[in-house]
Amino acid sequence: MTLTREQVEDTALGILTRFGLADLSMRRLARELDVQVGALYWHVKNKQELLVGVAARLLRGVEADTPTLEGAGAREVIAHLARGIRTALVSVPDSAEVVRVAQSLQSEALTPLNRLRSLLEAAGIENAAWAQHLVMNHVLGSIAATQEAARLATVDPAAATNPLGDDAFEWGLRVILDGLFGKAAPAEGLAGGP
Amino acid sequence: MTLTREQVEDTALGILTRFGLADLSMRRLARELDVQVGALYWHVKNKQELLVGVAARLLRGVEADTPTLEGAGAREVIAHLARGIRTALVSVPDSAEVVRVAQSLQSEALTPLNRLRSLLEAAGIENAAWAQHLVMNHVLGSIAATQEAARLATVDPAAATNPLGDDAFEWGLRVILDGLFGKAAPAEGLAGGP
DNA sequence: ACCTGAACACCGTTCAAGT
DNA sequence: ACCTGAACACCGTTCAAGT
Repeated sequence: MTLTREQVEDTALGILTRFGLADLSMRRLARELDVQVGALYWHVKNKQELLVGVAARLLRGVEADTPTLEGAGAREVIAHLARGIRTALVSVPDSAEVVRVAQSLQSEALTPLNRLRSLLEAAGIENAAWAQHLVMNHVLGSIAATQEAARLATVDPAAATNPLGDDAFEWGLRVILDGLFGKAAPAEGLAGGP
Repeated sequence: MTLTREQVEDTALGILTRFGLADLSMRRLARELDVQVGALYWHVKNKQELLVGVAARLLRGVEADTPTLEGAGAREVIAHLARGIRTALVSVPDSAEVVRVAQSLQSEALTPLNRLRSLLEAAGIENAAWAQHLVMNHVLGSIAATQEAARLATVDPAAATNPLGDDAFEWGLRVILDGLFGKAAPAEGLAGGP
């Protein structure tokens, strides 16, 4: 029963999920797999390539959850996809950073991000690549902020700052989509009225 | 002539500017200052605290460039500040990441970011803290993308992807401000008409 | 083909001991 | 008060040699 790349990536994702990116070292990974460090480099070119694989795994299944959404407008489909990406990432520590690394390393490897761009293109946005980055900067940035707040709460539960969680994400998404598609009324309430 | 914290931070900023964050290690810093590594820990608690200082230095002088802007609307002043922050960072490699670390470590330490929030508040934005993050995620995200593109161009000049530089930043800023303040017409052109 | 053993060139942080 | 010397517990990557 020899080591496979799938095992390596799965175990890496496991360490990330349980302990965060600081603990996801090649040596720790080797220990968890009961092999020597060098063995990993037969299955993976280097750590960065491994992280691209982990990012792809994190986002696996996001597309499946985003069918045609019959009857919904382009704006709704895009918002749905953005929420799907956030949901896939928010429970895994440092996942936003991992996706950012993967995105900058090979921008075409993450399928949900490509789908986001095509949706924006299909919606008539003149510069879909820029819009894709605009949306992703918000998604990843707000995930990182949420997780950072959670981390601080673990260290010092007394310092309960304003949440900066789900509501902040929805609000920002609304602002961006308003800017892209135009809006009926200025955003006053938090997220959606009664 | 003993070592000072200012010297330490200045030299750290120098290494960052010339070689990037990967080369900004405590040991490298000590070598450049002709001291032992341990000496640094007399002037600085740890590397994270040092990075907060470096981030503050990076953003020093941004406020000075943002006076009252008499006669301009709130939207213009906010856009001007966002551009000022970008200009201060875009020429220093990995500066966006350094600012992100500092921001998450002690969110009140970077004065231009506080000023951004007050401006948004004064402009009548109901949730200025969320808006501050929304704008900063765009500013820092687009800086990182610009620098990443530049880095790839250095490695492989043939792979000249679409710029993703100044124009993308201005376009995204416009979309966000449109979403926040409302807009006259949908964003069609790239950035500003004839 | 796949893995071990061992090395190379690094990290951040601490701390007794010196001046 | 400020710094050295030296250690502790790590890193990512490479590569001859084994099976």
